[in-house]
Amino acid sequence: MPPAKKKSPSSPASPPTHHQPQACGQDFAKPLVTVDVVIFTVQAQRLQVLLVRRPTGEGEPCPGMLALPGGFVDVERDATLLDCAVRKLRDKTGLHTHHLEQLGSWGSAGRDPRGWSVTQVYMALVPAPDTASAQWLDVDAACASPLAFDHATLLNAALARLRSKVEYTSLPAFLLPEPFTLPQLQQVYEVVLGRALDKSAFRKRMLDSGFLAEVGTVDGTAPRKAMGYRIRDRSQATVFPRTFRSGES
Amino acid sequence: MPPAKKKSPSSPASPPTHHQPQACGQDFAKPLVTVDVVIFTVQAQRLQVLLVRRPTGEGEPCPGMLALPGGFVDVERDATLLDCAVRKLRDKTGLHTHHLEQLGSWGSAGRDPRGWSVTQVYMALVPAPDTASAQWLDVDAACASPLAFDHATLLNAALARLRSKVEYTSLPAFLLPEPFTLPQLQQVYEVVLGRALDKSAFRKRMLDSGFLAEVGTVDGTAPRKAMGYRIRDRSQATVFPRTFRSGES
DNA sequence: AAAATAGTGTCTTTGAGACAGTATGAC
DNA sequence: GTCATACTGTCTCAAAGACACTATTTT
Repeated sequence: MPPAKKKSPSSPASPPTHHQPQACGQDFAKPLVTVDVVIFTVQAQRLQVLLVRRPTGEGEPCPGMLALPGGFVDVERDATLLDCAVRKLRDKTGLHTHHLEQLGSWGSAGRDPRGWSVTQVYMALVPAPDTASAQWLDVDAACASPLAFDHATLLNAALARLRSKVEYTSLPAFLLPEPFTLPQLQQVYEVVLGRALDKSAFRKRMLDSGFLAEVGTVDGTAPRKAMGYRIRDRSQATVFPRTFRSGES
Repeated sequence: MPPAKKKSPSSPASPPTHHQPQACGQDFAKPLVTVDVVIFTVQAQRLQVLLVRRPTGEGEPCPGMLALPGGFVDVERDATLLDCAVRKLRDKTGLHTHHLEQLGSWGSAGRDPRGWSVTQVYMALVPAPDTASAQWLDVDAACASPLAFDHATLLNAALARLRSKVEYTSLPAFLLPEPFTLPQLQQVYEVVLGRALDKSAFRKRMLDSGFLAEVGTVDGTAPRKAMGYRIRDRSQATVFPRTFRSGES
């Protein structure tokens, strides 16, 4: 390593040799580690995101502002990052995990006034809750509001990821309670994408890819009965061979 | 720490009110935060990855084992996680960043014997270095070797991401020094994918997508001269409308 | 029967795969 | 010239888009 610059912690480096098991276990400063979850649902034909209000106690950063649900990793309780995300999701929604994927991490010296911090961001898709809670905001409204920390950046990243994946995966199915009909599923796709899709092409794609299982004619969001479907394998989304609107030309 | 369970540090929570600016700035234990970089190149028709040997000092975890280059985030030097990854890349290869993307983060109580740790993994693609360094290993060899910590998992994740993206993006172009010819580019695709591609379809895809700029006939890995190309926009990879071998059937 | 939506069929277009064929330059 | 490789063309195929059509259920 270069002479001038000191031997700062390199490679998963050793704490300086005179290691003393102290509070933090390392001699140099550690960043704060948090997990934030971007929880999406579709309700009333709108893509919505769950936000919470920051506490207003003294010393609290961004008091009273809207923020993504999340918080510090608890090294006592959380065995893994994913466990931590599942816990946050459960605490905030009471829902079980329909789809939870890691988005990425954001870390810098300035994003939290309390110090160098890094947050691991997860994206969750859940069906619309029965009780319309005031915590859900239309994504447009959420993006237009001032959010705590760099949560606007995180939300935008999640939105970009969701919209991108909706073009070529079965992800939106996780936004619906089962069983659902193909017209309902198409509507969810259209809400997320913000544009209309061709019915025939949509049905062909969904049925040919075989990720749906028939579950008997059900329901009626319409004058006519329709076939109900459930997701054959909830553990992962299906990837389609092409994106929608391949050549926008 | 909280009594029985609840109300542990919630949302980017406040440190308990009696906050005293101490070594760690928080009253509860913080995880270790590291950055690891999976650096790929193609050399001698092989996909290779850069690995380093863990130091053998006393108290060092996994002494002498092969590991991904990386290390602790230095809150004094690194303004952001990306800066930290760029620094690791520069220190290990001396190369500038041809392509550097975040893969994800892995965090758990057990992955590092020194305590709860979370690593942010980046994937870098660089052209083959002039001097064949001993640090480069064929990925097959690397996957077959025992690696430090959970680095085998991280390497496999990076490989999966790379192979997946190669199916539908221009990523492999970042593995070549400019200018390169289409046959050379095709060879890189084939090395990463591990299968042959049709020449005609390959050329159509590359040229139609328009991410290459002609730079004059050059070179000769072959008896005949070929057109040289450079990447028009190095800031991002181009996404193709379909994957290779769409229906493997 | 009318209305409204579920679901199907048929034609076109895009872009990939297969594969044969032509062009160019070293020897 | 021959040889090896760069490059092009033509046919087929898979899946998406456009859009008209039939089917089913409530009123």
